[in-house]
Amino acid sequence: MKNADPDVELLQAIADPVRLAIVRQLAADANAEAVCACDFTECCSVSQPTVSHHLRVLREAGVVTTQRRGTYIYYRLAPDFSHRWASVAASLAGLIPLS
Amino acid sequence: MKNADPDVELLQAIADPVRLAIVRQLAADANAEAVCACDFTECCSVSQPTVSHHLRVLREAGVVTTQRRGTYIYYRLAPDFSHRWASVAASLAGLIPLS
DNA sequence: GGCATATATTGACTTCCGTCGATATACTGT
DNA sequence: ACAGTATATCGACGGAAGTCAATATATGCC
Repeated sequence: MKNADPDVELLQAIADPVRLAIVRQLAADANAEAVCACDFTECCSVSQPTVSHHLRVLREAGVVTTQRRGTYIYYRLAPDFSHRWASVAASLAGLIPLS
Repeated sequence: MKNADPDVELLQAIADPVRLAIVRQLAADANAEAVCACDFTECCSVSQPTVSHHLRVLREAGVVTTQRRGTYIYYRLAPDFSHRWASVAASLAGLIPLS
């Protein structure tokens, strides 16, 4: 069975301990400023290349977007992530978006 | 990073094309009768042992429950799956349960 | 230009995961 | 007891994915 389902790709992007921790941190600070990539290294106990790898997976899955500010690169949840996630989530249980 | 997070286990259980198709079929027929295991073999184009393997993963993750009726074994979504799923889903986006 | 820092990429290694064929187990009916 | 059907388990294989060390790229500052 091939993997052309975009919902599966979205789920696979989040179904990882490190990546879920990253997305959670971004969801928690959603209204605050974007999060610097260097902050994820300490949150999860993995090396810097590994964090970069997971951020790349999330970026290519359309979960996060990047913004460069000088040497630092800031990450935030993609604008349409909430909609996509709510759509997938609601299809498996009775859920409606909040506000 | 180890994998003790129950949310990650739940996401990993669903983040597969075959297993998501199974859960979707169960979610669609949630109010109807439970689904026989033999029906999943044709839904996804995989062999019978593969279907059995994925059903085992879903069962051990607490996503589905089984009920034997003679030779056939019927599957349905676990009673607390909706709650667990809604909890995980809402933690990443503003979602509230429907009804 | 040259140095320092932040992030990305490469390459290699290991482990995990999905898949199938073959076989085992469970249940029904005759 | 035996045959037939449904489901599960076993063993093996191939490919995908996570991790790190080393290195490369990019930006800012002196």
